[in-house]
Amino acid sequence: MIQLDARDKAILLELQQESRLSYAEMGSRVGLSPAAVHDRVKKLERKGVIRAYKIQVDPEALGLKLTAFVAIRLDNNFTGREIQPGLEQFHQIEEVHSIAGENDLLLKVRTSDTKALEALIYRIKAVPGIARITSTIVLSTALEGRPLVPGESDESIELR
Amino acid sequence: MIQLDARDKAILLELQQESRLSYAEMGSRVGLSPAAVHDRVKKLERKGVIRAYKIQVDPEALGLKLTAFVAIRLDNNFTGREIQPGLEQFHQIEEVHSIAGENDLLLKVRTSDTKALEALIYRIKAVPGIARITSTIVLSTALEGRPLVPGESDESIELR
DNA sequence: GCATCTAACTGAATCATATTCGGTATGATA
DNA sequence: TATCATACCGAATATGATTCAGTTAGATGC
Repeated sequence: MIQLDARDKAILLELQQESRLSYAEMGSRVGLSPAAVHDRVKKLERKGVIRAYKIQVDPEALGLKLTAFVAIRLDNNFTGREIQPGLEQFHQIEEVHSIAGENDLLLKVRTSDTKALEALIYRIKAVPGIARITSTIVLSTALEGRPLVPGESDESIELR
Repeated sequence: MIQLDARDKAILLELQQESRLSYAEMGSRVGLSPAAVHDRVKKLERKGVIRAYKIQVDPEALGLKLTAFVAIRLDNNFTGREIQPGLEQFHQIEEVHSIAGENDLLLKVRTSDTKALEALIYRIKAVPGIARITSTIVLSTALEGRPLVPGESDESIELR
């Protein structure tokens, strides 16, 4: 288990919202020199706490006007692991979760419209081992991509 | 509607996976000078296609070992819009979607463990207007944070 | 056909920032 | 007390972002 102090947490919180902050700016926010911030960030990268630097794009700008959650029930003799390679091929699938409950997998998918969603579902159905699909269409998204806040102990994240 | 050509799409695809690529490196990947890439990226930012630069962190490293989807059914005389402010206060909620179907809202939440999830659900239940909550625990996540691929017309995104 | 305008590009400055480095302080360890 | 590791700092250096003047190609209007 990696130990993160209050400054690491503050840095991670900032970078989750704006990863292009300069080390100097970050330093003045958390009370460290640019070089010290640099050290910490590199360490966080090395330890895998920081997984990647990404951009968030507006799905609509890419023509992806429809979001949906697709719940999948598998045939009894199949596991999620076995199905996964068959799902990866569809770039419309943004997330794949194995879940507990009535269904076995929950996917988050993005398509241009209902027609494209229909086509996608049809193709997913063709993947061997899939017994039943239930789709839920997203009408609107109020919150998305919020930063993750460290759990437990210190419920109040303040940087000073 | 913003028009994106093949190069814009290629740039967006790259940046969704690694937003720290230098303009020079990006230029050689898409066949442009660094300055030309710079122009394009700035334009994409200005137009809102690029919403933000972020880091992806490992939830486990933050002690967030549990992911769950929480479906909420509202009382008949409430709307998702009205409920939202009551939900924003919980930083454990990563996403809030208004959905069609049996339930009205679908939340993606992260907590440290089942105990913390229980506490969160309990507190969500206290928000006025919420009739019924159904939680689905994520056992494992196979895919997450995949890049969005432009929809429709050109199903094959190749960059030469 | 020709002048004009715009958008997108290029290469070459320039400027900001990341990165590296040597050195210091602190706390743990033997 | 000596030794070591960690985290920090300020200053130098290297890298990359940003700006800019100029070019090209494609539209537009006369």
